[in-house]
Amino acid sequence: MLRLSTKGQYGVRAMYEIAKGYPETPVTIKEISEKQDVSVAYLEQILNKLRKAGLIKSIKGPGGGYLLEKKPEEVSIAAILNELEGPVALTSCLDPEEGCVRVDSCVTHLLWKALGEKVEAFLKTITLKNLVSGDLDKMKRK
Amino acid sequence: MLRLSTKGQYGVRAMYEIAKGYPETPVTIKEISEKQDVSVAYLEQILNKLRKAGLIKSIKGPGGGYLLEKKPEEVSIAAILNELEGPVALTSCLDPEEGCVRVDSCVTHLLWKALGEKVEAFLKTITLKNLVSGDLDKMKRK
DNA sequence: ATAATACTTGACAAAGTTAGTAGGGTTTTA
DNA sequence: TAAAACCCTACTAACTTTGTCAAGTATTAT
Repeated sequence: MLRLSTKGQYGVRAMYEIAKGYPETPVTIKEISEKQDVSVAYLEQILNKLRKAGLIKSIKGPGGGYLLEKKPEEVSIAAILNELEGPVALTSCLDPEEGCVRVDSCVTHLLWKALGEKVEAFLKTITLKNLVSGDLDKMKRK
Repeated sequence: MLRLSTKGQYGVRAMYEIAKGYPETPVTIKEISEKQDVSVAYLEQILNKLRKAGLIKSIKGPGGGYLLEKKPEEVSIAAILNELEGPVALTSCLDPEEGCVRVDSCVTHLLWKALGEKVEAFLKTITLKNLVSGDLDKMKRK
């Protein structure tokens, strides 16, 4: 249950590669494609979304590529996934765009809401810096 | 992102109805169907799985219905969802049945694993008793 | 200038999953 | 013995995911 889409997974891995080039070395789509084994065409879609969201910027022409728009420690996994998969909404009634019909009659409403918030909170504490520096103790402690 | 299937949602709500009949009042599929607004045929599939998993038992014939097999405080949400949706496996490489090809080369492996474990741990702390008694503080504290 | 590099965009399709319906059982008990 | 209630399998329509493809536009090294 609760499978993450490949778009989200690839997106995080792509951001990891771009973060390795921080602060000044542009990383090309081709490099990301080879290192993370994802097709160039698919990555284009993913990076496009992340660029529009202001997480990365791109430099065109020879020698160009992608760069982080912020510091690695300021880019959380939550931010990346939010752009690629939308907000955590375990049920459709928690989706901001849909809304709940049963609302308070629904005993489980609070449960799913609480779980979603926990997930989001956790993902906010993990940043690209943690990933790049291999600082993974955080995940065990929290 | 991270949408729960309706099977999982309905399953929890059905178990909630059955839990209300604990310890001795059988709850029929029809009652659950009406109270939770889910078709009888769909509920049959769901309850069948839960019965085979030993979470509930059924009594046939007139006056029959479903009963909890254990005490409400011994049935966690995690147990219900595990039967209906399989284990929490945010990525296919964490799925027990598939396995990971990249394993240690995958920087994000640990991340998804940690998140999955957090989700599972949380869902294990919430039981049907919490749901029935409206004891939801737990969700805020933890 | 211009060719090479690299990003940008939108349409589309194959594959898989989900969410349910349908229709036929069997078992139990009043 | 009939009604109530559970049991089981198959199927399918809709949706989502996971990509591919083709045709751009922008930039810069030479």
